[in-house]
Amino acid sequence: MIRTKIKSALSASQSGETIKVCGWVRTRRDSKSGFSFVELNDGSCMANLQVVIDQSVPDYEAMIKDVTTGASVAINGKVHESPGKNQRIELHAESFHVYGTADPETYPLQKKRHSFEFLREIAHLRPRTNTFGAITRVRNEAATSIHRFFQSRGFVYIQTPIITTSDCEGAGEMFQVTTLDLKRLAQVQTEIDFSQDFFGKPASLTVSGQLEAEIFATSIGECYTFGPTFRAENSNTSRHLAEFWMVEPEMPFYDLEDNMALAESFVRTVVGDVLENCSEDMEFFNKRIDKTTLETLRNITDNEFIRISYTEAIKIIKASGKKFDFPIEWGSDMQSEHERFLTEEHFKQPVIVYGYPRTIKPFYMRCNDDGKTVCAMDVLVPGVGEIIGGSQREERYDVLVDRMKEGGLNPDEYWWYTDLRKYGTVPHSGFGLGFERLIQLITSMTNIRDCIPFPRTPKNAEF
RNA sequence: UCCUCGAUAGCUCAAUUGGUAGAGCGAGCGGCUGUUAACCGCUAGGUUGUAGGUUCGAGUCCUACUCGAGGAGCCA
Repeated sequence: MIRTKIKSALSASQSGETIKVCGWVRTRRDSKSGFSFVELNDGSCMANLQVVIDQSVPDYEAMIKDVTTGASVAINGKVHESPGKNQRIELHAESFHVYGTADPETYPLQKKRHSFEFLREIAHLRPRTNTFGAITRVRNEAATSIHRFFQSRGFVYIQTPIITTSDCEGAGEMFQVTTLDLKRLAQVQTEIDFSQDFFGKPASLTVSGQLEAEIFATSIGECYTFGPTFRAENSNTSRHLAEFWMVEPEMPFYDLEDNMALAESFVRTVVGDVLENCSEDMEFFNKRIDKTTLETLRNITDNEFIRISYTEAIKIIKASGKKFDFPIEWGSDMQSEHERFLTEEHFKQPVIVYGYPRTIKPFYMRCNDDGKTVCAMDVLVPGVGEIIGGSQREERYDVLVDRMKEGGLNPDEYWWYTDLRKYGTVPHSGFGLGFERLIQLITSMTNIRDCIPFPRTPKNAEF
């Protein structure tokens, strides 16, 4: 018999139907009058299927003791309307089979609440919990929604390299990639000769696919990357990972205005898709994780984002009269506390800040005519802070090269990047979105380590 | 990397001024029950993160280290 997923059983199966379901036992409640209730989950949805196994079912006495929390089972039975209050239907078993037992003495997941810190230590089992099942399904929906968003607008999905030899954009410390025998080199203590290394020169894991995406934006048109990126920063916060997934669209003939419009539409569309297609999981987050989750997200889908210039933002912060740990002046970068003030207290909704001072932004951002600011923009959201950083790119060859030198970079090492300005340059723009931060925003999970299946952070790469 | 806090039973936490460890949940067993965070009773389960030090005596005080959490910086 073909297996019916619990999601479709709960939504579509009718009384009298005979079906087969498979999954993992969440709990079992015995009745000494001769039957057991089993809550079965197969990951297809949040809800469990209640299965009733009567003592008349073959091998009941011998096998029911193995049907414990965590055990995997297959059950054939008939669908009945449930007399109980918490479910529409239930399954009355006619036969059942235990694939694998789960010793209750040692199985780490108990039918009680666990701390997220503890669950991180058992990342191989945490997807079997309600919370992480929901996060996984939401993450999947967000990922497919991102592809839909761009594909429906004619964007081309580009796969940029993960290993790179360009020390690009100084976006952070990079992880070195090498096949050299470090153990032996450490013993002989000689100067390292990278010409002997796999690529003939130092190589690293990418910190961004942006520069490569620009190549395709200036040839094939609107495009985007969606892949893993790596930062070897010793960051120990609830918003940083050493390995995270980034979405980076890049568009020719877009100015900063077009860029901001796309970014806003992008966030609102993906959030809207998750609300619509993961309603059961989202109800869970709203009930169990943060009671303002749905309100915050609907605020995002239903209202236009606030757009203010950096200069205006500084004025608002200074005029607020609020005490901050760090004073702010025009020209200094905004601290977390300032960004949070804007999006969480002052406007209470997403804010796009644009036109930052050139001195605090990287070389590839287009200089404005005032000579002081660049065409940069950040999207700030309540709870998470900066979720998107983007800019109109500097398309003028001379200005770009000057900016590189200003930042202490050698233009020769970026010859292919500057070539894009030398041959058929066009105005273009793009932005980067941290995928896990988007998941943080959507699920209200406070720690980003719970928004990716296997988090990599300083001193932790288990699993 | 910096600041603050923490590490005690499988999990979540207690333990006065230093006097050799308790509860709830979970688990096992028994009872009860169309149950659903089930309920009632009994039982088992601990070199108190690691390594030193002070003391007659350390979960408790001191030092170092490891790991974790919150915040900051860096950023996405």
